[in-house]
Parts: sequence; structure tokens; C-alpha cells
Amino acid sequence: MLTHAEENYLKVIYHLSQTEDQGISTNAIAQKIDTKASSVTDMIKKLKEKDLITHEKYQGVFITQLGMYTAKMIIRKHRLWEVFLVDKLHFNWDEVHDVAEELEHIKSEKLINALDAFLGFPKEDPHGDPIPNAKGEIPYREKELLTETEENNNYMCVGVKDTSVAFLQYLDRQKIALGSTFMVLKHENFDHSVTILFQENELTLSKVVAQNLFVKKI
Amino acid sequence: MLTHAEENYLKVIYHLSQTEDQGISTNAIAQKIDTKASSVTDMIKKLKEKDLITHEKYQGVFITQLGMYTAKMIIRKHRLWEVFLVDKLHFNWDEVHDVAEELEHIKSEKLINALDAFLGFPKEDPHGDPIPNAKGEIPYREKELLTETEENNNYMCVGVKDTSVAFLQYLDRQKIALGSTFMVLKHENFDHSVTILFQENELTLSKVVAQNLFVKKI
DNA sequence: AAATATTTTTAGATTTGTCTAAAATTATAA
DNA sequence: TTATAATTTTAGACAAATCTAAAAATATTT
Ligand SMILES: [Mn+2]
Ligand SMILES: [Mn+2]
Ligand SMILES: [Mn+2]
Ligand SMILES: [Mn+2]
Repeated sequence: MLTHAEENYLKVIYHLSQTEDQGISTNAIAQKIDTKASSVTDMIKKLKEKDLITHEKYQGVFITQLGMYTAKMIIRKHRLWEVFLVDKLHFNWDEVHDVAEELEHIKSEKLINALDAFLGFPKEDPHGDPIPNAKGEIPYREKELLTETEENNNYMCVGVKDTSVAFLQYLDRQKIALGSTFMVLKHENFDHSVTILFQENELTLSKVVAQNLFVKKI
Repeated sequence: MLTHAEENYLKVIYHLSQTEDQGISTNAIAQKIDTKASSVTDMIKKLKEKDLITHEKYQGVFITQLGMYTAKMIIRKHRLWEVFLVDKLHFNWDEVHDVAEELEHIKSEKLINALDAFLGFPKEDPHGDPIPNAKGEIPYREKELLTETEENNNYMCVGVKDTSVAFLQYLDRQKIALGSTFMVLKHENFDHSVTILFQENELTLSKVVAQNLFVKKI
């Protein structure tokens, strides 16, 4: 049985492992958890002792199969609770993260599987992130960043890479939500902004926005 | 902001204060929390420091107004989550307590008020215990123990005093649930058992059962 | 009223998770 | 390739929550 702190560290290590084939550095973990490197070193020893990660001094951390499965179960809980908050309690998609960060630590397999059923076995959370099933399998969904799209094609918004309150509220102001559809008109070479035709208006999205919007060709 | 441990202690002190006008003894708290008296003494210092209780050495603990309000907010969360588990996730009434014991510590006023609305502002939890509202007001409902009833009168089961798994499962086996109605036929003077007419059958309930069933005359 | 028993508190440890400061190691630059 | 910089680990401290054992205070019996 893991503590809240152990679960939070493991989740961060899992996420960092997704885009890193080297070992995960102590500093990278410290930055994500918003703590000191020395605290991370201490926690690394505990997670290693529990066979959730492997680690050799100064060499970075690798997550084990057990660690990956355990992390996916925490992520499953996090994302299911986010769906609950948005679908059932009518939270906005920018209000759910902190509460889900607490709810993800509630320990009851019966609870989470009943919640899954109650929500109708959702495949994605309110930010378009996939929800692992009870076996730890993650549903695949085709998606690409808006920066990678082709002009004069139609796309649907299916997710956000940046889930910060600031970005989500920016999208709200532009009336862009998951499921919104538009045509990509122009990729501006100079500043990498993207102009789209959305709800009969031309809308220019900056590079930083386009880099954080997942879309799917329709 | 309180820790989980502080909240658990405060809740116990609140409940003990309901049936005790003397100060609450260190031992009484220790027994409820299932810990040692020395641990309770340590925690008493922390709760006193936060003005949730008052305490003079060797004199027992008294809960303050702030402590009562704070405790009622925790109890509100505990009972609302129990309603959620039973009404929405189809848990049995004997399966909810341990999970609610964790969920009650989630910190979000928006969450708990949205949950309250989602559940239709329930007045009682699955065991018939009243749910404090957002102001800390506790709805009153007339009820008496089955031991206090009169023969040849009709009653409805409205709550349980003992919320243990063993007692709840006993009631399940007798097909007695909240809302069940019956007529009290006889109070047996010798062993204080109570015989009722329930679903066209005579059923004799022992003293220990009758002492833990809340009913209301209908 | 004194002796005994019970309750409560204190003293000192332990575990978890954090910190700062310093040492050890690895990476980068002159 | 040595000097400098950055990263990582260790050492030692602290707060929270718990424990055991012993001391202090209160309650109960002879
Ligand atoms: Mn978390
Ligand atoms: Mn999410
Ligand atoms: Mn609790
Ligand atoms: Mn209850």
C-alpha cells in the first residue's frame, strides 16, 4: 500500500518516462513535484525498495512494469474523477485538476470500477486524455497537434496538451471546446501561427496555442 | 487547514460530546480512534492550539463553537458521500463507511455543495443519520428506539444506532431496511425482546437489536 | 487517611516527508 | 585535460503522528 506522496512521485515518473528513454533525472522529478532534489533522492530509495522503479546512483530512474501498472491505476482514478466532476457535478474543465489530485488517492477498487460503470465507461477525460481500463490498457485515439495539420482540411478538437487553467480559460474565451470542428486555412511560416475557419469566422491561433491543441482530421 | 488525523480526532470528540456534558476523557477518545492515550494527549495539544477544543491538564476535553462547526462540515461530507455511494454507485449500506472515512477529507467546498445538489439535497444518510447543511444546521427528525415503542402501534424503520457491518447484514437477512413498516405486537418483559408483525409474519427481535433500531410512529 | 488502582501526561523513539548545507559525482568549458 | 559548473547524494534537522515505558495526578478502596 502506497502513501499519497509515493503515488504522486510515481505518477510523475510515469509521465516523464513517456517521452524519455534515458533515465529520469532527479531534477526533472523535483521540478514537477515542486520540491528539492534531496527530497527526491529520499523518495527514490523508497520507490526502489518497493520495486516500482530501478535506480543506480547518479544514473537516473527507470520505471518497472509494476510501477507502470500502479501508475496507470492512479491515472485511471484521476481521470475518472475528472469525468465525474465535469459530467455529473458540472465543473468546468479548468476546475477539476486539484480536486482530482486528491480523489485519485482514495483506495477502493470497488469504488473506482463502480464509478467507471456509473459514468458509462468513458474513454477520455475532460481534457481528451485516455482513461486506462481496469487492466491498465490505454485506449488509443488518433490525434495530432494543430501545428502538424494540412491547410484546407477539416479537423475536430480532441484534446489539449497543456491542461493549465490559463490555457483552458483561453480556449473557453475563443469558444473552442473538445468536439469543436474547423477548417485549417493557413500556416503562417513567419511566426508559426495557424489561421482556422471556425463558426464562420477566421481565427488566428498563435504557435504556443497550436502546439497545445490536439486535433483529428474529419 | 487540518490534517486527516486532526479531522478524525475532532469528529470523534464531537460525537462523544453529544452524549456527555462532562469533559471528554483521553481514554474515551483513545478507544474510539483505536490508539494509545499518549497519542491522544499529543493531539489534544494540537487541536487546542487551533481553538477547536479547550483543555486543562487531567480535566477532559470540551469542543468549542469553531470545533463543532468544523466537525459538522466533516460529518456533512462523510454522509453525503455515503448517499452517493448507495444511491448512485449501488453500494450496500454496510459497504460505505470505510470509503466515506477517506472521502470526507477531500477539501473543496464547491465539490461538496455540488455533490449535495447532485444528490437532491438529501436530509439523511443511508443509515438514517441527519446530514448537516452548508451552514452546519442539522435537520431534526422525530425518532425513538424500538425498545421505547408501544404495543399495537404501527412504526416505520428510520435509522440504525449501531452502523456496524454485522448489524446491517443482520437486518438485511431479516429484510428490514429504512422505510420498512410493521406493527409492534409485544414487549417481552423477561428478556426485553420485541415481537413485531412484519410482512405478514411475526418476527421476534432481541433486546440488542431493538436497542439499535430507530423507528417512527405512523 | 493511607494504600492501591486508574487515568493522564511526559520522556524518549520511530517513520514519513520535507528542508538546508555540504560533499561527491558527472558534465561542460576553457 | 584540467578547471569550472551543474547535478546528485549525504548528513543533519524538523514537524506530524504514532509507539512504549515511566512519572504524575486523580480516583477508589480498604
Ligand atoms: Mn495526487
Ligand atoms: Mn485531465
Ligand atoms: Mn476519516
Ligand atoms: Mn452513516
